[in-house]
Amino acid sequence: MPTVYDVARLAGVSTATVSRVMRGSDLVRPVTRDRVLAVIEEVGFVPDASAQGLSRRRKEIIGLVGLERGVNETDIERDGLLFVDVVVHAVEAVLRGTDTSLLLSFGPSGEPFASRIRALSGKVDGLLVVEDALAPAQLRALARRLPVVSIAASPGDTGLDVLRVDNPGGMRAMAGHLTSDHGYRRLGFVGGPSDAPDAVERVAAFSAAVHRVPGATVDVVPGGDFSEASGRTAARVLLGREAIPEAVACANDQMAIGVMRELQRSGIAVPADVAVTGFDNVFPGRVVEPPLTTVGQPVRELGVRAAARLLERIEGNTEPPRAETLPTELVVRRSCGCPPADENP
Amino acid sequence: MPTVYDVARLAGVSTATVSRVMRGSDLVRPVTRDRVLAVIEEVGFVPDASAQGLSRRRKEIIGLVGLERGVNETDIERDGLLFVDVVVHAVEAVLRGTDTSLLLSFGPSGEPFASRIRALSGKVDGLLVVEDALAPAQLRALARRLPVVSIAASPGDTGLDVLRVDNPGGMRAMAGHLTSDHGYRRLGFVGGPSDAPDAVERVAAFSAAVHRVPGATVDVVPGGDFSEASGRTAARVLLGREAIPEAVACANDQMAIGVMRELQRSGIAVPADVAVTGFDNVFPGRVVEPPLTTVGQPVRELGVRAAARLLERIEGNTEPPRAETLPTELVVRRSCGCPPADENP
DNA sequence: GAAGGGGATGTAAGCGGTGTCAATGCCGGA
DNA sequence: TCCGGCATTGACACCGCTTACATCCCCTTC
Repeated sequence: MPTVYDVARLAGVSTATVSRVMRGSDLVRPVTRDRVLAVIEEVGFVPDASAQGLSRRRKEIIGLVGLERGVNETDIERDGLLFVDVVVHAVEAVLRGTDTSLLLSFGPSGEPFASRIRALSGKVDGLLVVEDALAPAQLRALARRLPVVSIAASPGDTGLDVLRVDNPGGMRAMAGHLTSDHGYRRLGFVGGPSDAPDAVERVAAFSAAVHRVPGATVDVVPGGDFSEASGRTAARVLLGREAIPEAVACANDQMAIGVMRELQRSGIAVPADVAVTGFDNVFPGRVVEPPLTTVGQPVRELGVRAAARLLERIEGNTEPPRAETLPTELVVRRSCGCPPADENP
Repeated sequence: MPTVYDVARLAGVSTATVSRVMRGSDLVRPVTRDRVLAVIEEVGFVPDASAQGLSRRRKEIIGLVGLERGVNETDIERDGLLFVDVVVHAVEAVLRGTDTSLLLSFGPSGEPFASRIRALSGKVDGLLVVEDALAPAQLRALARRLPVVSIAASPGDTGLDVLRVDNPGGMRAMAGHLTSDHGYRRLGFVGGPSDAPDAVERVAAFSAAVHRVPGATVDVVPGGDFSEASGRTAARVLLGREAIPEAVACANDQMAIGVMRELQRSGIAVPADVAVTGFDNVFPGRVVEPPLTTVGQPVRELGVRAAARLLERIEGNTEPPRAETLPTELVVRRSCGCPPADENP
């Protein structure tokens, strides 16, 4: 593995010159530069990032940490694109324009993961924290050591840069659509994991919105884990009630699909007998029958902005931290009882 | 940002002792260890990974590079879980048991990406290359500098460690099912991107298998890009033929779903009029109507084994490189014309 | 009581780059 | 001819951590 010293010796120059050539400095005579470049090419020299990182105090790496949800690891494989994967791709796309790389780590929340993250923090220039991968206190401790931007964290103010989507707004829009446009009064709601900030916000906002409608009630089934299977389970719970809701809103699309399929399996027509809605607007929701009415979130945009913000902070931007909330959007398809749209979205 | 020197000074010991405590060496007196640990805790010391990496010659980071497919970046968001995402999660899960982290980079194949990877190679101890992210020559050049394991690369032998799935076997099984079990003779095939090794293998194997059946023909529609939209396009092409195939196999599930939906939109019943099959066994295929008959691949296992292999190589295992092929499995549901199964998979 | 031994700790030399400052060489102008 | 100034290049300290080796101290052992 060749080093600057090897290159310097072979090119008959000093290491300083090799370094200058590598970094594209303009105070090297063209002929010298070419000679050095030739040697670099010849021996296949690639600078060691550790040495570089030590010397400049910059590693050109940012980290992204998120929760790995679900006991059954094959869920990931089966249940489709995770929120965090979209964020990862978005961040990576932003980084593509720089020479920073993305280091990532997922894990179940808890102390082992927290200490893994602490170790990881020594490898990066800044950190993106997705959802509540870290407790607020740990988050703040981290933020004292390096720039941290959090994505879709719980509402509570941490005094850090945060990017979120407007979950309550989306849920209010959905509740409004179901109660006003369709006139449903007996609503159901299938909740998500209580450690998912998004899930918590969603139940809360939906319930609150429904309760503001005179005569409307909502039957909340908690304990879902965002998987299709847990949607099916919730549907069975609902089927056991004396009165089945007219419409069931779910904390995410996967569960909504599970609910829909379980209802259909029991001979209940969706949306004729019971309407079902989701949240997230993921791909499978478009191809199920009936197509799922849901709430779309700008997940990719979330990742893009978070990455940009983190990069700024690393560059030394010291403005006070900002919380930014991106809008969500009601996506009306047919599972809520609306007529088929003409076009094929 | 505290360093070992700070900790050493505050604890009244030498940096060597601090280092020993950090690395859990047992030749430190318990009382000394505690004193050092207290200081570490107090000042929130986290060792700088660059310095560590430079000193031990190990960065505790491995890289994963893969292709970012599709011009339209929102495809990712819309079309569901990518192959590479599953691999990423699998690799990450393996790494969770170690103190190595995962660095990743996606990009469109080409020189800019190749040089990005070269730079990246200075930041890692080893590299996983997914599909043909790198040309064989570049791959070999990289492999001279550090351990490289390639995942799902094109068949040609590169003399490196490779993990693949048995695409041909899966496709032969599918062709057999369609021609023998169902007796179809006029087949269609919707191909994937020509730069995707998997896609190439799949067409080839399917065509070959069909051609071995007397009287059977296959109408190949090339140029798909693995997206649902391109499946729809392909379906329209097929609808334009004078004779529509009795069964259409597709190079992946997303396209199969597109084909199915476009056929249905034109009033053609699936599978009654035309059978449709996919490849990959992703989540959406289970929830469409009719459920998609497809071929399942052990993608997660692929990632797990590749990661394990790379870690071994980094540890210094110098056995000759091995190519390993994991079996695929025919997943029969209803889109091929088979009767509904009782249980709910 | 001196020598020997072993555990605990300190010293200091790298690891491979970067960047500062000094040195060198060459130029034109006085 | 001599000198200042600019363009290049070199020498070397330093970044923070690890580790081989040296040192020191306290016991045992004969």
